[in-house]
Amino acid sequence: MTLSEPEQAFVLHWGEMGTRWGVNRSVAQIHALLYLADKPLTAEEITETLSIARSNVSNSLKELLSWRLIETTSVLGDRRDHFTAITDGMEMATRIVEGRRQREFLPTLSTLATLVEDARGDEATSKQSADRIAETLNLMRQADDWYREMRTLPPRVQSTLLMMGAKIAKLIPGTGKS
Amino acid sequence: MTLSEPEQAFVLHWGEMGTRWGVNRSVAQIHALLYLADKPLTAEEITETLSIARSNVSNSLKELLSWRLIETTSVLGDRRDHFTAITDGMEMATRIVEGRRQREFLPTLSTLATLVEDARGDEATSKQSADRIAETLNLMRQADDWYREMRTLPPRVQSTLLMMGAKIAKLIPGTGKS
DNA sequence: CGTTAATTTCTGTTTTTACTGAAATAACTG
DNA sequence: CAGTTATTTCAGTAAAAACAGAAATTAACG
Repeated sequence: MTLSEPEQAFVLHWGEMGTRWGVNRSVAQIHALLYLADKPLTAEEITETLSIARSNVSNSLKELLSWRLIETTSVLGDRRDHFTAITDGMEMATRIVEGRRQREFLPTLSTLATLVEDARGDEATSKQSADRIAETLNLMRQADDWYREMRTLPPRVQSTLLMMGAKIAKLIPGTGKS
Repeated sequence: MTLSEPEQAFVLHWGEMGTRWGVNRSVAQIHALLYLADKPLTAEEITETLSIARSNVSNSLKELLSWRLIETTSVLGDRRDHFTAITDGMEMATRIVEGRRQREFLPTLSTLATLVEDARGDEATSKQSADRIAETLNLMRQADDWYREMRTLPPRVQSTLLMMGAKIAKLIPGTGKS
């Protein structure tokens, strides 16, 4: 597979984006490529198109699979794995968020939880410090609770909420300006 | 300033968190320290407490100032700068999000915008590719629009929305289950 | 069951990013 | 304005992450 000028620019930019948001450049590039591709690609094709080492492609694909951003599809009469990216943008975003939640957010939540205990039970720690650590935990928990609730809503409702934006606030009693 | 065991653990963990979310470790550590501190600290004190080079502290503080996560306070009879972190968690979160938006998100938005133009006007690029790049842009724009609307709401309303979570969906006509 | 193709693991290299410490500059003080 | 003290810049070093290529493993096929 050969990329046109703009396609190439997109892939490169996506890779750059990745690095700034804590995603490996190769991983992001491969994801972008599969997102644009009009047919399932083999690891070999990816290697050639992006000029990155075969081993690197292999590992990056595994990573993308674990994020559930790509899937393998079998092609009849070909024993090699073929890869496709999920194409629904909303779903993509959801899975990225969910991935980061599992890998970074939840572990931090539990670390902070024990840390709050430690701080409260340690007389060398000021009440203020303990409280601030606790507040951090609370805020993150609140955000997580909110996320978990939103996740239960059907996608249609999610996009409605997104589209309506701040107008929603007007529906809630007691939050008006007056 | 000396840190208790749990305080130290918090600072270290916060630094680790930072690296995973694209924030420099020293920057995050210093932020955590100032967040816990019960009084404004000088650069010198930070250097001693965290054992990181003076120059590093200086640059990190400048970084934190540019994110508006810390402020300088003058102490009478002392010509050195003293630093304090903002303590309201919600406000902290807001400023971090706003910072990343300005630095990463908006630039990407404009890059993608020109990229969509390029792709549409380039006959070597398939319609599908161009559409997918465009969809990516649209989704990111939608998210940004939503964010901008939310930002206009008074903090009280913001937390209400956060607390009510999915219950909000029930208020919106046409998004019910049936 | 041996051969070939495909994939993965592993070790060493390269690249990038973070950090230090010295030197330069700037800001204040008597 | 000479002497200090505080801050910043900068060049070099160290640490971390990403990556390549060879070697090893696994899976398919006749």
